Amino acid sequence: MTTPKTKPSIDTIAAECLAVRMRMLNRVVTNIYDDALRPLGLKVSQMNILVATAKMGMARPAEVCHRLHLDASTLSRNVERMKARGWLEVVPDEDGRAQPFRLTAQGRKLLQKAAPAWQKAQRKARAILGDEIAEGLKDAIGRLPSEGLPE
Amino acid sequence: MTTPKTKPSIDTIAAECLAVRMRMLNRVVTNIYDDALRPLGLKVSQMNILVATAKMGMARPAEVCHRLHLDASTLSRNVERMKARGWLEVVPDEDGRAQPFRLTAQGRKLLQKAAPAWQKAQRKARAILGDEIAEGLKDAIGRLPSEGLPE
DNA sequence: CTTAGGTGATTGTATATGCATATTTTTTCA
DNA sequence: TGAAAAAATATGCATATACAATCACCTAAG
Repeated sequence: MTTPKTKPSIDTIAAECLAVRMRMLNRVVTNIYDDALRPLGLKVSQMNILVATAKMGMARPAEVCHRLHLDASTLSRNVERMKARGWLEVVPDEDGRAQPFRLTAQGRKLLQKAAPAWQKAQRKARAILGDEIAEGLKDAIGRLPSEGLPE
Repeated sequence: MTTPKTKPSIDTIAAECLAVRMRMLNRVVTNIYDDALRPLGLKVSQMNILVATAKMGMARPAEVCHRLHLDASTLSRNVERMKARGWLEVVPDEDGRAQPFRLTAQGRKLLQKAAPAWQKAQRKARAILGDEIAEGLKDAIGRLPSEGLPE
């Protein structure tokens, strides 16, 4: 029923496209968090990396990318900006290729200061998404194919 | 229960942040569609605009922005690229400020050619998101606050 | 009519994102 | 050991996104 033999019409695409829905809600939700975090000079994309880093202690870029389903080049640039702001610092590693990083004291302080703003945004987002979707998204993330496997 | 008086801990943020979930799934889903559409030289962001334009016939930028919850400056730049590729064309309007646009014949043909690739991506996305979330996202979009209202 | 606002869209600037490619370092294996 | 393959990051390039400021045009107040 969702996979008819006939080529989908433009009307069908308009009515059912999941990318339209995801991307639209992503814009709305991202803007809610960005608005709340703006007084702190922080964007939600950056906060996400700070949180992941805090959880990991010592973060290897490749592992962060894997966890967040983020391209390595994207993370590289984001970390670059966050190092420049003094929120992250690289720590030396035996493997000369690695560039593991961790929170600075300043980065950790920023994250703690951002918690109330995050909570306000989280409430607004939950009001829009509802509890069911909020949980459903978590389940969907659990179903995500592991990185690096073909097709 | 979702709004305790105490400041949320980093662990709480990491475990519950809806922006993390939305943004992660948005990256995954966007990549699925972009991969499917790549042979056509089309990105899903652009296809979304083509579809909306096709549905509207004559599209006024402000109305497209309203429907897609997209910033006017974002749309302006996207339309610019799509005009350059010959997929959209501006039509004259009495009001000298307006810049309404519509599909070109080429744009419509591209959209039709893209339908099978869209369908493949749509199946993959639905396999990850599941039917419940797919419908839930539509409901959430229905709950979105109308543009321009404060708070 | 003339100007003060308002409306619709674009431009300047910054970040986020991903693909393709390059760079550096480590591993493997012949 | 010495070169090829693999791994971890970084760079070049293009697009997407949004806020702030601007530009162009219309409209209403006088």
